[in-house]
Amino acid sequence: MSVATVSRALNNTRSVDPALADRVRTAAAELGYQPNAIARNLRRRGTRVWALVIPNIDNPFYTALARGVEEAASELGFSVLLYNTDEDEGREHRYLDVAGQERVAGAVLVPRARDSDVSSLLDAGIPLVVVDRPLDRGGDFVTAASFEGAETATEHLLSEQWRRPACISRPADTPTAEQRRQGYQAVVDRHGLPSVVCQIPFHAEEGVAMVDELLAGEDAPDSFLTVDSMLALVVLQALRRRRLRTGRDVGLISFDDAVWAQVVEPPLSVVAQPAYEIGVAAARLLSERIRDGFDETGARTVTMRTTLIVRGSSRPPPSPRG
Amino acid sequence: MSVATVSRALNNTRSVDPALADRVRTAAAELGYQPNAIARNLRRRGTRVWALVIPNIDNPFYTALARGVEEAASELGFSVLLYNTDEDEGREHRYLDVAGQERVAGAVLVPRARDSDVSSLLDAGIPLVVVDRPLDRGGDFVTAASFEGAETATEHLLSEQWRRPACISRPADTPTAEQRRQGYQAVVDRHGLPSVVCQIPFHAEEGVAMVDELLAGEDAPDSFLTVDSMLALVVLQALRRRRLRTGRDVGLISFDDAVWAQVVEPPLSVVAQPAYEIGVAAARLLSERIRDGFDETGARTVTMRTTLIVRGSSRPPPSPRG
DNA sequence: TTGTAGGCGTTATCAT
DNA sequence: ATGATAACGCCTACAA
Repeated sequence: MSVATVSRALNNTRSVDPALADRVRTAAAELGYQPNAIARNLRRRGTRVWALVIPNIDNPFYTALARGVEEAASELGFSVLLYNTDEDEGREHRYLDVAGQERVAGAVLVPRARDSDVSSLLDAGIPLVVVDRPLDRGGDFVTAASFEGAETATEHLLSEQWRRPACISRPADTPTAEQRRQGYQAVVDRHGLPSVVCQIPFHAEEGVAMVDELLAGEDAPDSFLTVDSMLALVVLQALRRRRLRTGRDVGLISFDDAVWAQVVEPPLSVVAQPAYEIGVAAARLLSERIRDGFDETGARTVTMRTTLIVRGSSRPPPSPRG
Repeated sequence: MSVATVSRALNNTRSVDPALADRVRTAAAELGYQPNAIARNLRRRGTRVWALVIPNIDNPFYTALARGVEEAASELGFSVLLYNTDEDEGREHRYLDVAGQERVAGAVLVPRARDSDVSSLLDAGIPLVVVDRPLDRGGDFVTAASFEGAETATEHLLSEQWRRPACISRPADTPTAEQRRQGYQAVVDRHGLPSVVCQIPFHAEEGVAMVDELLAGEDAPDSFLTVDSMLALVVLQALRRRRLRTGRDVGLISFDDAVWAQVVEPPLSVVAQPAYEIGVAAARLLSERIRDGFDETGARTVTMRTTLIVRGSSRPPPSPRG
């Protein structure tokens, strides 16, 4: 029989004799035939692969996100290429380029900054869903309510009698970190309190020293809001160094409900983000764009809720001071 | 000029007029031309993509491994497909299949068990480097010295006056966990002590309850060796429930130096594995196999050293008992 | 040095 | 329902 018939049989196209189709399938199985996706992609003018570009695979928030994206992708019949930019613009740019050359069917991107250059994707007509950190240029976007989450956390700190909360954040060109800082700032402003912000670079060895310095200063903060879980680690180490205990000597709330949050003493209060669900939502959005083609005008933004989980680290000092 | 000339110019083939080549390149740049990797792959009969198949992206050991593989791959000009099996044999098998169909140039695999079926890769002639957990069938393999690491840790527990160490492990068909259990067992046997082993399934909700039960039993263990960092979390939660403190009421050492190990009180003693370096080594090995073709006979095994890092959680009880 | 043309493995189109 | 065939975009003999 002809190659065409075989192709049809294997692809379950109607209009092929069931008996014949069966023969083809068994033969294929026996010979261990595997369709060549490369040739198929060429013919179909497109791959069944997505790119997932994240800033830091060591941050549990992004691994949970990745899990969501990968799981949903696999259910939709896509494989996902992992690109870890390490918060480096150069790497991000190169990765976006090679993703374009690989002719991925779509991409999920957590950009380094608001002005990340996504032209290689867009020029190639590759659908893009941006996640966690927004892009100035707009486009489909999935995130959690950073500003509100930070507001709620800061308010909580104040309601627990903490009087000088500080915000431990990231460089100001990091959109999400900046939104959280602003949420914090809105609250301290509202209460007529001074704003104390410390921006710790991503790859800094000196993070602990920076927080330590803050603690050593004149009007040292009595509590902290950290914008990601790695920063909570930094603060906890600085506190340990000075023998300061959370939920007693200082208050602490962190973004992201890391797995270890419940084994520190006292347990860590957090602003939880639904990282996995964000990944799944991004995947769904992307697959729709791929199916329906994408239309600059109809950009959608999905904002997920954050949840303040109060545990021991933010409880009030034994004898209220305020 | 002809397409052939253009192709040659873009690929820096010698035997093309430099001036002409330059014109081609500028033109290509201006038009934003991107070579179509799909067509190129078809022609070259191979992609520039690897598959990375891991059991659990939430386990920091595997994310560090992934980081190593991805970084090295990218330097070698490869992209990497991420497949997260979630310790599920069915998923593993399906993933290996699609990786084969995607005609990846090579694969790095952390198999579910010793008998994982890698035939779809092998039949397709795709080089494979197995990592962390060995396969019965042999082949290139990179890992850390699990048995010895467990021995050292258990000896340390005993030298610190702990008398009834237990091993919190994983299902017996998990090669690495099993090796660690054996390392533990060798030591307790040698000392004429009873072996207490608890195998906690990967997706178990009841892990904490299982450890709690152990603690409640007659001859409850006075110390623990956990075979991965997620299990350390489980033990710590069980201990918290009973208000037991490590490095005092019980001893604890875990495999894998998780980021949070130094912020629990007291800090966690660990058997550290060079996860990142294991990933890099696997990548190097894979790229050699791809270059030189691979030869069943010359399978190589790379075993990295583990390091016992003694911190507070394994220090002896205040008043020696024994 | 440059051009021509065949083929990589599929699938879609057009006949039969 | 099946068969023949062209095309997807690139690379590389081979010819000029």
